[in-house]
Amino acid sequence: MAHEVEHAALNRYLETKGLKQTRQREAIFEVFLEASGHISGEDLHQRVRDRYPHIGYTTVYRTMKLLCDAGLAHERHFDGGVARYEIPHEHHDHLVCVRCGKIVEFECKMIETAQEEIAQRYGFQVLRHRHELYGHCPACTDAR
Amino acid sequence: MAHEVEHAALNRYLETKGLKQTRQREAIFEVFLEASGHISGEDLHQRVRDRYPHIGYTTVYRTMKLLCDAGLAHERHFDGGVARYEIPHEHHDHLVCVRCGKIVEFECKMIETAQEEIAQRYGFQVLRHRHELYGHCPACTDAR
DNA sequence: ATAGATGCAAATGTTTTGCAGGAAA
DNA sequence: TTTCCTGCAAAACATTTGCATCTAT
Repeated sequence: MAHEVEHAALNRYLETKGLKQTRQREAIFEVFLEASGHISGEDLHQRVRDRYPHIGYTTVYRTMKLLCDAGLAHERHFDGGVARYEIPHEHHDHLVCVRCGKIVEFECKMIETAQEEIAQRYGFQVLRHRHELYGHCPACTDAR
Repeated sequence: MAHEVEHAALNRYLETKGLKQTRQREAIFEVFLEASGHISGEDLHQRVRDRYPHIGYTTVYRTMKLLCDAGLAHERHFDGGVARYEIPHEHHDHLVCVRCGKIVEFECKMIETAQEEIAQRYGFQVLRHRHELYGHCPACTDAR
Protein backbone atom coordinates (compact mmCIF):
# COMPACT_ATOMS: atom_id res chain seq x y z
CA MET A 1 0.00 0.00 0.00
CA ALA A 2 1.40 3.35 -1.06
CA HIS A 3 0.63 6.75 0.47
CA GLU A 4 1.52 5.72 4.00
CA VAL A 5 1.56 9.28 5.26
CA GLU A 6 -1.93 9.99 4.00
CA HIS A 7 -3.34 6.76 5.38
CA ALA A 8 -1.78 7.59 8.71
CA ALA A 9 -3.55 10.96 8.62
CA LEU A 10 -6.85 9.25 7.90
CA ASN A 11 -6.39 6.78 10.72
CA ARG A 12 -5.55 9.58 13.08
CA TYR A 13 -8.75 11.35 12.08
CA LEU A 14 -10.83 8.20 12.51
CA GLU A 15 -9.37 7.63 15.92
CA THR A 16 -10.07 11.12 17.19
CA LYS A 17 -13.67 10.80 16.02
CA GLY A 18 -14.17 7.33 17.42
CA LEU A 19 -14.75 5.95 13.93
CA LYS A 20 -13.51 2.67 12.56
CA GLN A 21 -10.70 1.71 10.27
CA THR A 22 -12.09 -0.54 7.56
CA ARG A 23 -10.83 -2.17 4.37
CA GLN A 24 -13.38 -0.25 2.33
CA ARG A 25 -12.27 3.12 3.63
CA GLU A 26 -8.66 2.26 3.01
CA ALA A 27 -9.37 1.03 -0.52
CA ILE A 28 -11.42 4.10 -1.44
CA PHE A 29 -8.83 6.49 -0.07
CA GLU A 30 -6.05 4.63 -1.87
CA VAL A 31 -7.84 4.71 -5.23
CA PHE A 32 -8.65 8.38 -4.71
CA LEU A 33 -5.00 9.19 -4.02
CA GLU A 34 -3.80 7.19 -7.02
CA ALA A 35 -6.22 8.98 -9.33
CA SER A 36 -4.56 12.24 -8.26
CA GLY A 37 -7.34 14.63 -9.00
CA HIS A 38 -10.77 15.43 -10.37
CA ILE A 39 -12.08 11.89 -10.27
CA SER A 40 -15.85 11.46 -10.26
CA GLY A 41 -17.80 9.42 -7.74
CA GLU A 42 -18.74 7.01 -10.48
CA ASP A 43 -15.16 6.48 -11.70
CA LEU A 44 -14.02 6.05 -8.14
CA HIS A 45 -16.68 3.43 -7.58
CA GLN A 46 -15.67 1.56 -10.74
CA ARG A 47 -12.01 1.51 -9.80
CA VAL A 48 -12.62 0.45 -6.21
CA ARG A 49 -14.84 -2.31 -7.56
CA ASP A 50 -11.84 -3.83 -9.31
CA ARG A 51 -10.47 -4.62 -5.87
CA TYR A 52 -13.66 -4.94 -3.86
CA PRO A 53 -16.35 -6.29 -6.20
CA HIS A 54 -19.11 -6.00 -3.65
CA ILE A 55 -18.53 -2.44 -2.58
CA GLY A 56 -21.57 -0.21 -2.97
CA TYR A 57 -22.02 3.27 -4.35
CA THR A 58 -23.24 4.22 -0.93
CA THR A 59 -20.00 3.44 0.79
CA VAL A 60 -18.00 5.40 -1.78
CA TYR A 61 -20.18 8.46 -1.29
CA ARG A 62 -20.17 8.15 2.48
CA THR A 63 -16.42 7.70 2.58
CA MET A 64 -15.75 10.66 0.29
CA LYS A 65 -17.93 12.78 2.52
CA LEU A 66 -15.92 11.61 5.49
CA LEU A 67 -12.64 12.38 3.70
CA CYS A 68 -13.93 15.87 2.92
CA ASP A 69 -14.83 16.39 6.58
CA ALA A 70 -11.34 15.22 7.49
CA GLY A 71 -9.86 17.75 5.08
CA LEU A 72 -8.28 14.94 3.05
CA ALA A 73 -10.42 15.50 -0.05
CA HIS A 74 -12.22 18.38 -1.67
CA GLU A 75 -15.53 18.07 -3.49
CA ARG A 76 -16.11 20.06 -6.71
CA HIS A 77 -19.12 20.33 -8.97
CA PHE A 78 -18.43 21.34 -12.52
CA ASP A 79 -21.13 21.59 -15.16
CA GLY A 80 -22.52 18.15 -15.87
CA GLY A 81 -23.90 17.38 -12.46
CA VAL A 82 -21.43 14.86 -11.05
CA ALA A 83 -19.32 15.36 -7.96
CA ARG A 84 -15.57 15.25 -8.52
CA TYR A 85 -12.91 14.99 -5.86
CA GLU A 86 -9.46 16.48 -5.66
CA ILE A 87 -6.56 16.32 -3.26
CA PRO A 88 -6.64 19.59 -1.30
CA HIS A 89 -3.88 22.06 -2.09
CA GLU A 90 -3.51 25.81 -2.34
CA HIS A 91 -6.38 27.81 -3.76
CA HIS A 92 -7.02 27.57 -7.48
CA ASP A 93 -9.70 27.70 -10.15
CA HIS A 94 -10.33 25.58 -13.26
CA LEU A 95 -10.39 25.49 -17.03
CA VAL A 96 -12.70 22.72 -18.27
CA CYS A 97 -12.73 21.31 -21.79
CA VAL A 98 -16.33 20.78 -22.82
CA ARG A 99 -15.33 18.31 -25.50
CA CYS A 100 -12.90 15.89 -23.84
CA GLY A 101 -13.53 16.72 -20.21
CA LYS A 102 -9.94 17.69 -19.47
CA ILE A 103 -9.57 19.83 -16.38
CA VAL A 104 -6.67 22.23 -15.89
CA GLU A 105 -6.03 24.22 -12.74
CA PHE A 106 -4.97 27.83 -12.71
CA GLU A 107 -4.23 30.42 -10.11
CA CYS A 108 -4.51 34.18 -10.49
CA LYS A 109 -3.68 36.62 -7.74
CA MET A 110 -5.11 39.50 -9.72
CA ILE A 111 -8.54 37.92 -9.86
CA GLU A 112 -8.45 37.15 -6.15
CA THR A 113 -7.73 40.78 -5.45
CA ALA A 114 -10.49 41.94 -7.75
CA GLN A 115 -12.93 39.59 -6.02
CA GLU A 116 -12.08 41.04 -2.64
CA GLU A 117 -12.64 44.51 -3.94
CA ILE A 118 -16.01 43.58 -5.41
CA ALA A 119 -17.13 41.87 -2.22
CA GLN A 120 -16.20 44.99 -0.28
CA ARG A 121 -18.03 47.24 -2.72
CA TYR A 122 -21.27 45.28 -2.21
CA GLY A 123 -20.73 44.69 1.50
CA PHE A 124 -20.57 40.93 1.08
CA GLN A 125 -18.55 38.72 3.34
CA VAL A 126 -17.37 36.06 0.90
CA LEU A 127 -17.04 32.50 2.20
CA ARG A 128 -16.14 30.69 -1.00
CA HIS A 129 -16.32 31.10 -4.70
CA ARG A 130 -16.65 29.27 -7.92
CA HIS A 131 -14.74 30.27 -10.99
CA GLU A 132 -14.67 28.01 -14.01
CA LEU A 133 -13.81 28.72 -17.63
CA TYR A 134 -15.45 26.31 -20.11
CA GLY A 135 -14.17 25.85 -23.64
CA HIS A 136 -11.92 23.77 -25.84
CA CYS A 137 -8.49 22.62 -24.73
CA PRO A 138 -5.54 22.88 -27.16
CA ALA A 139 -5.94 19.28 -28.41
CA CYS A 140 -9.66 19.67 -29.02
CA THR A 141 -9.21 23.03 -30.71
CA ASP A 142 -6.71 21.49 -33.15
CA ALA A 143 -8.93 18.47 -33.74
CA ARG A 144 -11.20 20.55 -35.98
CA MET B 1 -50.87 42.72 -20.38
CA ALA B 2 -47.66 44.62 -19.93
CA HIS B 3 -44.37 44.05 -21.77
CA GLU B 4 -45.89 44.39 -25.24
CA VAL B 5 -42.52 44.70 -26.91
CA GLU B 6 -41.22 41.49 -25.38
CA HIS B 7 -44.36 39.55 -26.20
CA ALA B 8 -44.12 40.76 -29.77
CA ALA B 9 -40.57 39.45 -29.90
CA LEU B 10 -41.75 36.06 -28.60
CA ASN B 11 -44.56 35.91 -31.15
CA ARG B 12 -42.16 36.77 -33.91
CA TYR B 13 -39.89 33.93 -32.80
CA LEU B 14 -42.77 31.45 -32.58
CA GLU B 15 -43.90 32.42 -36.04
CA THR B 16 -40.50 31.97 -37.67
CA LYS B 17 -40.22 28.52 -36.07
CA GLY B 18 -43.74 27.46 -36.99
CA LEU B 19 -44.64 27.16 -33.32
CA LYS B 20 -47.89 28.20 -31.71
CA GLN B 21 -48.94 31.11 -29.60
CA THR B 22 -50.69 29.82 -26.50
CA ARG B 23 -52.13 31.25 -23.31
CA GLN B 24 -49.67 29.23 -21.25
CA ARG B 25 -46.62 30.55 -23.04
CA GLU B 26 -47.88 34.08 -22.72
CA ALA B 27 -48.62 33.66 -19.03
CA ILE B 28 -45.25 32.10 -18.27
CA PHE B 29 -43.35 34.75 -20.19
CA GLU B 30 -45.35 37.51 -18.49
CA VAL B 31 -44.68 36.15 -15.02
CA PHE B 32 -41.02 35.72 -15.88
CA LEU B 33 -40.76 39.33 -17.03
CA GLU B 34 -42.58 40.64 -13.96
CA ALA B 35 -40.25 38.72 -11.66
CA SER B 36 -37.37 40.58 -13.28
CA GLY B 37 -34.55 38.24 -12.55
CA HIS B 38 -33.20 35.09 -10.92
CA ILE B 39 -36.54 33.39 -10.46
CA SER B 40 -36.45 29.62 -10.02
CA GLY B 41 -38.50 27.18 -12.05
CA GLU B 42 -40.44 26.28 -8.95
CA ASP B 43 -41.29 29.90 -8.06
CA LEU B 44 -42.24 30.55 -11.64
CA HIS B 45 -44.54 27.56 -11.58
CA GLN B 46 -46.16 28.73 -8.34
CA ARG B 47 -46.80 32.20 -9.64
CA VAL B 48 -48.14 31.07 -12.97
CA ARG B 49 -50.42 28.73 -11.07
CA ASP B 50 -52.11 31.73 -9.45
CA ARG B 51 -53.47 32.57 -12.89
CA TYR B 52 -53.61 29.13 -14.51
CA PRO B 53 -54.33 26.63 -11.74
CA HIS B 54 -53.97 23.64 -14.02
CA ILE B 55 -50.65 24.48 -15.56
CA GLY B 56 -48.01 21.81 -15.12
CA TYR B 57 -44.39 21.89 -14.17
CA THR B 58 -43.64 20.38 -17.54
CA THR B 59 -45.03 23.31 -19.46
CA VAL B 60 -43.08 25.80 -17.40
CA TYR B 61 -39.81 23.95 -18.03
CA ARG B 62 -40.52 23.48 -21.71
CA THR B 63 -41.46 27.10 -22.14
CA MET B 64 -38.39 28.38 -20.32
CA LYS B 65 -36.24 26.21 -22.55
CA LEU B 66 -37.99 27.70 -25.56
CA LEU B 67 -37.46 31.23 -24.24
CA CYS B 68 -33.77 30.45 -23.76
CA ASP B 69 -33.51 29.21 -27.33
CA ALA B 70 -35.23 32.38 -28.46
CA GLY B 71 -32.68 34.45 -26.53
CA LEU B 72 -35.43 35.91 -24.37
CA ALA B 73 -34.27 34.25 -21.16
CA HIS B 74 -31.03 32.98 -19.71
CA GLU B 75 -30.69 29.92 -17.53
CA ARG B 76 -28.33 29.94 -14.55
CA HIS B 77 -27.44 27.28 -12.02
CA PHE B 78 -26.15 28.52 -8.72
CA ASP B 79 -25.26 26.19 -5.87
CA GLY B 80 -28.37 24.47 -4.61
CA GLY B 81 -29.31 22.68 -7.77
CA VAL B 82 -32.27 24.63 -9.07
CA ALA B 83 -32.40 26.40 -12.40
CA ARG B 84 -32.94 30.14 -12.24
CA TYR B 85 -33.83 32.41 -15.09
CA GLU B 86 -32.83 35.96 -15.83
CA ILE B 87 -33.62 38.52 -18.49
CA PRO B 88 -30.62 38.60 -20.83
CA HIS B 89 -28.45 41.70 -20.62
CA GLU B 90 -24.77 42.56 -20.86
CA HIS B 91 -22.29 40.12 -19.39
CA HIS B 92 -22.05 39.92 -15.63
CA ASP B 93 -21.30 37.60 -12.73
CA HIS B 94 -22.96 37.09 -9.35
CA LEU B 95 -22.68 37.45 -5.61
CA VAL B 96 -24.97 34.99 -3.82
CA CYS B 97 -25.98 35.20 -0.18
CA VAL B 98 -25.92 31.70 1.29
CA ARG B 99 -28.21 32.73 4.13
CA CYS B 100 -31.10 34.64 2.53
CA GLY B 101 -30.56 33.69 -1.10
CA LYS B 102 -30.15 37.25 -2.30
CA ILE B 103 -28.41 37.51 -5.67
CA VAL B 104 -26.49 40.60 -6.74
CA GLU B 105 -24.94 41.10 -10.16
CA PHE B 106 -21.52 42.59 -10.70
CA GLU B 107 -19.35 43.33 -13.65
CA CYS B 108 -15.56 43.58 -13.68
CA LYS B 109 -13.57 44.39 -16.77
CA MET B 110 -10.33 43.56 -15.01
CA ILE B 111 -11.43 40.00 -14.35
CA GLU B 112 -12.56 39.56 -17.95
CA THR B 113 -9.14 40.65 -19.12
CA ALA B 114 -7.40 38.30 -16.70
CA GLN B 115 -9.56 35.42 -17.90
CA GLU B 116 -8.58 36.04 -21.48
CA GLU B 117 -4.95 36.06 -20.53
CA ILE B 118 -5.28 32.80 -18.63
CA ALA B 119 -7.13 31.12 -21.49
CA GLN B 120 -4.37 32.18 -23.84
CA ARG B 121 -1.68 30.94 -21.50
CA TYR B 122 -3.23 27.45 -21.45
CA GLY B 123 -4.26 27.46 -25.11
CA PHE B 124 -7.95 27.20 -24.26
CA GLN B 125 -10.63 28.67 -26.44
CA VAL B 126 -13.16 29.78 -23.84
CA LEU B 127 -16.84 29.51 -24.73
CA ARG B 128 -18.42 30.54 -21.47
CA HIS B 129 -17.61 30.86 -17.83
CA ARG B 130 -19.05 30.68 -14.43
CA HIS B 131 -17.99 33.03 -11.69
CA GLU B 132 -19.92 33.20 -8.45
CA LEU B 133 -18.99 34.55 -5.03
CA TYR B 134 -20.86 32.94 -2.14
CA GLY B 135 -21.12 34.56 1.26
CA HIS B 136 -23.25 36.79 3.48
CA CYS B 137 -24.96 39.89 2.15
CA PRO B 138 -24.84 43.11 4.22
CA ALA B 139 -28.21 42.45 5.91
CA CYS B 140 -27.27 38.90 6.87
CA THR B 141 -23.84 39.95 8.09
CA ASP B 142 -25.44 42.52 10.43
CA ALA B 143 -28.06 40.05 11.63
CA ARG B 144 -25.49 38.31 13.76
C1' DA C 1 -20.47 -6.83 23.78
C1' DT C 2 -21.29 -2.66 21.42
C1' DA C 3 -20.94 1.31 18.70
C1' DG C 4 -20.25 1.91 14.25
C1' DA C 5 -19.99 0.40 9.05
C1' DT C 6 -21.82 -1.82 5.08
C1' DG C 7 -24.82 -2.83 1.17
C1' DC C 8 -29.09 -3.41 -0.65
C1' DA C 9 -33.37 -1.32 -1.84
C1' DA C 10 -36.12 2.48 -1.70
C1' DA C 11 -36.47 7.50 -1.35
C1' DT C 12 -35.04 12.10 -2.76
C1' DG C 13 -35.25 16.27 -5.64
C1' DT C 14 -35.06 18.34 -9.98
C1' DT C 15 -35.76 17.99 -14.67
C1' DT C 16 -37.12 15.27 -18.84
C1' DT C 17 -39.80 12.10 -21.68
C1' DG C 18 -43.83 9.15 -23.42
C1' DC C 19 -48.20 9.43 -24.57
C1' DA C 20 -53.21 10.33 -25.21
C1' DG C 21 -56.16 14.01 -25.43
C1' DG C 22 -56.72 19.10 -26.65
C1' DA C 23 -56.02 23.46 -28.99
C1' DA C 24 -53.98 26.73 -32.48
C1' DA C 25 -53.15 27.49 -37.34
C1' DT D 1 -57.44 18.72 -40.31
C1' DT D 2 -52.98 18.77 -39.41
C1' DT D 3 -49.32 20.08 -36.64
C1' DC D 4 -48.12 21.42 -32.46
C1' DC D 5 -49.15 21.75 -27.11
C1' DT D 6 -50.44 20.35 -22.75
C1' DG D 7 -50.62 17.77 -18.53
C1' DC D 8 -50.33 13.66 -16.28
C1' DA D 9 -47.64 9.84 -14.95
C1' DA D 10 -43.44 7.64 -15.30
C1' DA D 11 -38.47 7.83 -16.25
C1' DA D 12 -33.89 9.73 -15.58
C1' DC D 13 -30.01 10.74 -12.97
C1' DA D 14 -26.94 11.58 -9.07
C1' DT D 15 -27.00 11.22 -4.47
C1' DT D 16 -28.99 10.05 0.17
C1' DT D 17 -31.46 7.43 3.65
C1' DG D 18 -33.72 3.36 6.16
C1' DC D 19 -32.76 -0.75 7.83
C1' DA D 20 -31.15 -5.35 8.85
C1' DT D 21 -26.77 -7.41 8.98
C1' DC D 22 -22.03 -7.55 9.73
C1' DT D 23 -17.48 -6.08 11.82
C1' DA D 24 -13.80 -3.44 14.18
C1' DT D 25 -12.85 -2.29 18.63
